[in-house]
Amino acid sequence: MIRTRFAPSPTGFLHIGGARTALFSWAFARHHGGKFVLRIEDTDVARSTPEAVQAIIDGMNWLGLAHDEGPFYQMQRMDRYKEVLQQMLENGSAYYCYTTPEELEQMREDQRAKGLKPRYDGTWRPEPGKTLPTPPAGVQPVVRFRNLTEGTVAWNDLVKGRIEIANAELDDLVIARADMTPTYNFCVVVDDWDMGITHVIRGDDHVNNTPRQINILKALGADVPLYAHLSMILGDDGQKLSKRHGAVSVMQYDHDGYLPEAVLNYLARLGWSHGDDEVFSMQQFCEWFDLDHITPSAAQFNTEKLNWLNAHYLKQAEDERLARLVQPRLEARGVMVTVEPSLAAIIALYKERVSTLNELADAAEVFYIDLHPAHELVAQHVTAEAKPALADFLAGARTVTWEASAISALIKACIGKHGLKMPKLAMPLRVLLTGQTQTPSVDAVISLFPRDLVLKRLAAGGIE
RNA sequence: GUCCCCAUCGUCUAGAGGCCUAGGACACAACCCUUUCACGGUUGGUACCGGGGUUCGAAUCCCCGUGGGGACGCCA
Repeated sequence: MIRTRFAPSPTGFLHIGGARTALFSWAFARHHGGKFVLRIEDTDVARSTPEAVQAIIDGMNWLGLAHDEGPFYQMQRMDRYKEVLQQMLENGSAYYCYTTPEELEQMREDQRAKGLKPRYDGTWRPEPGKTLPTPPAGVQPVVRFRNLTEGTVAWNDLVKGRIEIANAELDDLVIARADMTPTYNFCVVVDDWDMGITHVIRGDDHVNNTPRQINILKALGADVPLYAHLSMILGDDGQKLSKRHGAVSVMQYDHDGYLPEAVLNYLARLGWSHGDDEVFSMQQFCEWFDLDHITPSAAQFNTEKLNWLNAHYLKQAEDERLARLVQPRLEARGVMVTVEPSLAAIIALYKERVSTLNELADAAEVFYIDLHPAHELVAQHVTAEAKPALADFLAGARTVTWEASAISALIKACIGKHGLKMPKLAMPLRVLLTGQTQTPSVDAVISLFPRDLVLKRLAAGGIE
């Protein structure tokens, strides 16, 4: 049974990189009929918040990435960590270290100055025949893992291929702080072990933790899972995404008018491919997804392509569903949506030409507000030449059958009578009725309005 | 500084020695459609980081450069 996990630390929102990691872990479990576990890594008490936990869950819900087990909270597993810690202390794979943070800081500084890799010097590490220093009074020790000093740790990374690191590169990492709370690398190991995780799919930034985790796993006699390290997602400008640079919550995409299926499809294609396929459902994705076709190199986020995908999914979406998504956006702007004109009907006409829900809201808004077309536009299009034709149109509009084809016939009759070209009448109608010069075909737009509103807006424009 | 990773059009990518005078998608340009603007359709331009090998043959394998990124915490 394949078991994957998504293990965010609740120190902020779920951003696009985390979302992709979650998506791939989820899809991999789905593909193999396995389980997808959600684990909250909240051992950094100072930075973890319940709000962040909720934000992450909200993000995953919006995307529809449902977990099969969890959420498990590491803070609730302290007893288990302490139990394992005790075993390691007893069997000699871990030891107490009395070096203070200040001494460590000094040590690192000296090593850096000499051009060496900063690392713990092993003062308190027990060795056969070695006499350990006397523990200083008043110093609470930390617990360190007694790492291997010779040989290499290697694993066959499912994305990057074989990675091999000399044990000499690894120092004895702290696995429990002075207050005996366990640290990240230790909790992860115990959790992955206890939770039976078979495939660890995570960000590239964890590659360096992997050899340490493998060594601890081995010291524990646990099975080592398979690892797949996903490369990072860069911002639109090629820069690294961070809180202060471009990284935004996936919920921001909701706010900006993107459909979750568009974001999901976009993310799926970022770093993974299936031949020339670009547009596919999550069901299709889960059928196709495997770890074979993941790119090892970093990918730059491209909003243009996301926009294109979103436009595509907008066209596919049901009008009623889109209306339900657009209505609150209009209401948030203080626009009251009424039964007439029908929001779903407006959306049906406009969804072909926009790329976000917010643009759909922009288009729909003019149907509901108290419209005041810009004076320049009115002056430009409602010309002396057009006015007689507009007056005829207004007269005809009182009785014409209220449907696009009849309205179209009326418009044609008006321009025919006055010897005008289509735009000469269509443009002022657009301006007077929507305040815009770019709309779908004018007859279709007019048929969306209740007749009274058209008469009213034309009259307000001085047409009589 | 040390260790690790990465490198095909502007961007996402196909490509696992001959099918590649390098394919698709976004973006871009032109044309068509449309008596508005979009949508849609057609066409087009643009890429294998550099240098050495290996091989009959390399975008694909190896080495060295170069460039980019990551990690070196009692953070996760």
